Amino acid sequence: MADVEQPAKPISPISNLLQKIGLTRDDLSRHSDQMRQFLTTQDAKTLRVFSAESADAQQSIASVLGKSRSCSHSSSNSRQNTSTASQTPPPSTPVKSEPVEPAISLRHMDSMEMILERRSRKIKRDKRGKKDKDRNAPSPSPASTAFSLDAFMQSRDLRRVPSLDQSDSSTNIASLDELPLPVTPQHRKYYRDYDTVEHPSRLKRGSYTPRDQSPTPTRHSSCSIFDQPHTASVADTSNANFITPRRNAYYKSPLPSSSPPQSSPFATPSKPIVNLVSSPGPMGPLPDEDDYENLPYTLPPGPYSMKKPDLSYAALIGQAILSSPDHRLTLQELYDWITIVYPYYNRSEMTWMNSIRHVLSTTICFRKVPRDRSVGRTLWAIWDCDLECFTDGGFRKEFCAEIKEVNKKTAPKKRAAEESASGRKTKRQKKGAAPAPVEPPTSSPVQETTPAFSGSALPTLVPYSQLLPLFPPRSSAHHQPYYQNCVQLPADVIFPPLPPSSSYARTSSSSSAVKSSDVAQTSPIPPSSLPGLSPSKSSSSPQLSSEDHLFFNLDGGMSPRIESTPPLESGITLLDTDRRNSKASLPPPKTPPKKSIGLPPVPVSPTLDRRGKSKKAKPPAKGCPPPMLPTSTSHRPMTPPPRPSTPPRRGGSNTVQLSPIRTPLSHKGLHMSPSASLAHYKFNLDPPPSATFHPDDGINPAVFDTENIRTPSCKRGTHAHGHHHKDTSILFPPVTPKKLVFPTHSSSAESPFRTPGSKSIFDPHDPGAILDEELARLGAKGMQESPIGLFEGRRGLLYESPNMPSPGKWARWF
DNA sequence: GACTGTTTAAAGAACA
DNA sequence: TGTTCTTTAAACAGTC
Repeated sequence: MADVEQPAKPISPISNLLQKIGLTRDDLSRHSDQMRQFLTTQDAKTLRVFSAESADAQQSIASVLGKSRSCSHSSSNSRQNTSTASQTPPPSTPVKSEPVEPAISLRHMDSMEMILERRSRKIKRDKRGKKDKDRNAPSPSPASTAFSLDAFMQSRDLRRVPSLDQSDSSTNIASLDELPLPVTPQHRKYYRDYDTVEHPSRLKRGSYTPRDQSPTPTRHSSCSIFDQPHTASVADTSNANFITPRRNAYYKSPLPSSSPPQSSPFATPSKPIVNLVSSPGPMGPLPDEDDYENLPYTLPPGPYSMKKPDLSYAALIGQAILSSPDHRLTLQELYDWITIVYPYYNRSEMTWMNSIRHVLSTTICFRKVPRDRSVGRTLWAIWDCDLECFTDGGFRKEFCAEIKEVNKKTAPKKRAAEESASGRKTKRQKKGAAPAPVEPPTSSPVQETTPAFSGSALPTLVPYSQLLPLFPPRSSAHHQPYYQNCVQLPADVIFPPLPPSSSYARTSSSSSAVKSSDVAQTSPIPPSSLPGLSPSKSSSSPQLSSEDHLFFNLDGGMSPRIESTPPLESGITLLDTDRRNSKASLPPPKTPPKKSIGLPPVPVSPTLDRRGKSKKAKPPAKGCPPPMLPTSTSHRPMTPPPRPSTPPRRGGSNTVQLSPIRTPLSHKGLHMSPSASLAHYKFNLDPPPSATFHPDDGINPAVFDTENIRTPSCKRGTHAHGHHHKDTSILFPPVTPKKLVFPTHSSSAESPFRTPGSKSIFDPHDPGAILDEELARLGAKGMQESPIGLFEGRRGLLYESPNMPSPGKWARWF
């Protein structure tokens, strides 16, 4: 009979669950109500101690209600649920239409009992934690420890943990309870290594930014209740610190569990285990303010929302990188920054990291700055010329210098399209959100309210937290929440797009100016960047925006710590000029002036040396002037000189810059989409790279090739000269550059690779190189004909092959 | 073995 | 509906 009925009714998953659970709908509603109440009451408390408890509770609730909610499905979903859970008390209708998974049944969590138990456990845990804290140091700052990345992360995780745990909750939780302390010896793996390895300058991660957090988060936490969960969590973090269930997870387990864990807590028990192991540990010495400075990047103030940022990975990366004075960070640092600022991203998850890597390698704007291995991994940089791409804290490919050029060359038409496109993008993001964006004021620098970040800011960051309060967290289905955030503060508003001409020009000019001058040195502020931007934006955006959001200065610095933010008020005008001027002074406001001050352009930082120096080489990028690399930045001891600054673009419009650094694909493709080739074509329709290759461009194919070729490139890059070379090469007329190139390269002496005699290096390219040379010769003779023709031919090849036809060919050439 | 970096492929969302 | 872009997965190679 029952069977019959079931069929009749579509048996909703919920029903199933209920049946399994032995509950009726009524019960469910009742429970949900209770839960709600519970939560409600809790919220109040929660704010204080929201930490894990609330999270768990929420989750549990969520689990109960949503039960299956398909946690297993998408990690993101689960997360969101969790995060949102608090906010979104299950509607009276428990119903989750969602497909309940049978498996879920596992979760007997539903009963309030479970919840209560958890709660009690947590309470216990908290107590323990408190004790610990007491022991350590309650004070926030001291908490620094807490703040150490680890701690920070942990705390964050904790929040999340529950989600994971939930499933297994029982086990996990238990473990958690016990967690407390145990430390895992290894936890750090990751960080550690690189901590140690990396620059000394950068202190260890352990120390990580306690400050940041402390200041920001903590403060905010109190301040901003908004996000409660999130923020709270952050704040709590301090509290929670003690536990680091995840630590291990992050560091270690990431791989395996990564995705699953989140998504399905249940599913991967392994994770939980990890948690058990976890050890809070960390923490090395607490970082003091000094440490802050040491950090390679600045963190935006403010509570960080757990919500998924509305930003694309490229945008996130851009923010992170720009938050560093040098505008360059290592992958690890990127991860750190992202995980801190956008807690949504967990270290334990591999997916987003993979995506980050993917974006880095595929996106032109992200330039690779190779370093000595000994020194550390490569740095990922954003050159000044590409700052526009990150203006609003978002990411717009169109503004990528290379792309621009290409577009210009290719088709003015397209340009329009692009522009429109840009519009599109924005819309896209906003789309959901708010329409309103404001516009950009392009022109005038208005005031900048935004000041918030005064100075240096990056692109807008984290608006969320604050926003949240305003907006109900409810995220729509899955990720959308961020939209809201964004919406509210349209990036545009915050960072008004620079007027193409003006801003960009400014930037460049400024940058150049700056660069040369000292800007770079100045601390954080990277010269270039967006100073212009911010100002403008600010102008456009009323203070309001500023208030709410944190801004990043393109310069790279994040807004100055907390302080700055609020204070900035309108006063802050970020005019470029101002900034610059101020640069010296401005930034400082921030807190301790970092080393930036280091003005000495060449602060030789060992690190630098390490980095590139040795090899350095980097590359000069083609077009953009090396970004400013800032040179010295405080934290990172960058050595300006070494910076591989990119050779200034050839004249400007030149062709696409190829950054030696870039991956071949990216360069060629310019766009990096996986289907790069396709994408290129899409964009360009025509032959993508062609432009690059054209002699007209002045780019030497040879150079080009070399650049493409990674290895060689490095070397080249190494020498600053190399850059020059490029330039020169670039300058070179269409004629067969190659020859020129080689010589220019310099110096044989300098670049081993290049030495004519040795050309060995070329070998890789040999075939091509040889041909090139010959061609060059020919070209010399009748360059017009042959060279071009040849090039053409190449082009053809290139075009053909880029991806599609024969990669092989392509490869050959490069 | 872990992490990094590159590349490819595919799915989904947004936009014209 | 087609295009474009973003995101996610995965494989592979290189380095430590």
